[in-house]
Amino acid sequence: MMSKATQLLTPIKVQDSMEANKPDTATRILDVAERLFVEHGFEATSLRMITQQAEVNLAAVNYHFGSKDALFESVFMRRIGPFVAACLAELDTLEQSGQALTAEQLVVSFIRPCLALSKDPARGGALFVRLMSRTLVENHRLLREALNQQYSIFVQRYTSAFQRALPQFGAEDIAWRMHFAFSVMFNAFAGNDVLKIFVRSQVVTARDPDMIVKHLVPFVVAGLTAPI
Amino acid sequence: MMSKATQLLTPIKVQDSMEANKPDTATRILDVAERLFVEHGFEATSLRMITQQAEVNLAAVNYHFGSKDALFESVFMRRIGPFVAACLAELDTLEQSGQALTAEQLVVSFIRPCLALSKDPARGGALFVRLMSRTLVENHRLLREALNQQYSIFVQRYTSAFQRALPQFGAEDIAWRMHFAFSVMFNAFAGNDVLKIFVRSQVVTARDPDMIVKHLVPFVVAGLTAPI
DNA sequence: ATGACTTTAGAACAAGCGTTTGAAACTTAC
DNA sequence: GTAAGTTTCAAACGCTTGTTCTAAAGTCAT
Repeated sequence: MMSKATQLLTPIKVQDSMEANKPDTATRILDVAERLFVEHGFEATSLRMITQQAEVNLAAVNYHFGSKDALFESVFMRRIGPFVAACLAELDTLEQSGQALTAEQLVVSFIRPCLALSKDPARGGALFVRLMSRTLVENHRLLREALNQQYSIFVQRYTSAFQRALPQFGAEDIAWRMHFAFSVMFNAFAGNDVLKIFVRSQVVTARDPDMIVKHLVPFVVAGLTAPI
Repeated sequence: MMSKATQLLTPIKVQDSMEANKPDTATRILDVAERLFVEHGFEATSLRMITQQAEVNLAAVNYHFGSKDALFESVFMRRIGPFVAACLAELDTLEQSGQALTAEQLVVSFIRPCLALSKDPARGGALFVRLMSRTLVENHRLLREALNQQYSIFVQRYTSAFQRALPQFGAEDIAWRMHFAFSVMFNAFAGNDVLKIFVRSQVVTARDPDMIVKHLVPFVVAGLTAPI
């Protein structure tokens, strides 16, 4: 048994044979778990649902990942790293130009990776954004600590970038506006519309990612740059 | 046994005696369940957790509400009615003045009931907004249908009000902007900050409702009124 | 005080949960 | 081909879940 420890260190395991067109067991579990966790949440998703749909044995989850909690962590970590890296790469490119950045450029640097994610089924499509929004609300303690340690750089980079882009605002105002901005951006891509609780929203059901961006950018930029 | 049906028709049961300062069994269950559903989510909250903390017998939930699902519905319905009514009352007052409404007035008409809720522990405090945001993400099918039937008027009223306040935009643009606006307002009051996944956010942890409003209104109004 | 009704109580139920086990099947290297 | 290592499998484990049952206790008008 080599998996429980090493799997976490090499989470992005490529499909190493073409003899069957199915991905290997661990990947199949990750894919199904990702979808079911998004659909029903962590607690409401049983290992039996996952293993059945993934067509693997029930014990395979504990063999490959150690526990249901560890499986969730693996599901999440498989996506978060590349996503954060993509955002930071956008920031790098912008800052290398040497020119002063606008709020709109910063907004787009976050939205572009979201958009790429939404359009690429191989990277989980829109699932990961929805998984993040569920995770945010479900408040997995263990996951939070891991993310705090690994990815706080994400917020730091954006914070200082926004402080330079909006020098007229103090640090506290910037924090509030980023809070609002990322909140609306994330929920837009996750498809979380409060109004859809009350009526069948035509906005959210027809979810062309490009349409989201088209309407989202002006809204967020205006909110960020509005005089106090 | 009179409760399963009639309880739903008279959900706001006042404490009818002062001989003990405890509310009656059904109310005590509702209060504890509301808090635990918000804290841990529906699936992760067991009836035993609820009944233990409410200091009632385990069977009391099924006796008074029929099932765990029905309990959730009761918890939600106890709050949603008064909240929607408060928003619509604000709209009524505004529209009775006869003058043309601004986007800011409409935003405030929604925020004011949120604020009142947040400040009144007797009405569940900030719990209900957080419950809504969890419900939104957890997607209770039964609840959705009930809300669709009863409270679609809420969205209709706000939609037509915004169309009059922002006549320069088409219906589709209005829908998108309302989607974004209510999304950010709700998540602000629910304390859902994406960034807090990555770092301990000072914005969200210090949650003075008045501070939320002070920063929220300019952001949302600017987003709503921004040229396309 | 009696009888009808409502509410509480403890115990039990079947079903589902995450996890573990130990043996079988498969893969890989020599 | 054999041995070592890896992965799959069916079965079972102990435990918790929502729900139900029946009897006891409490309430209240007559």
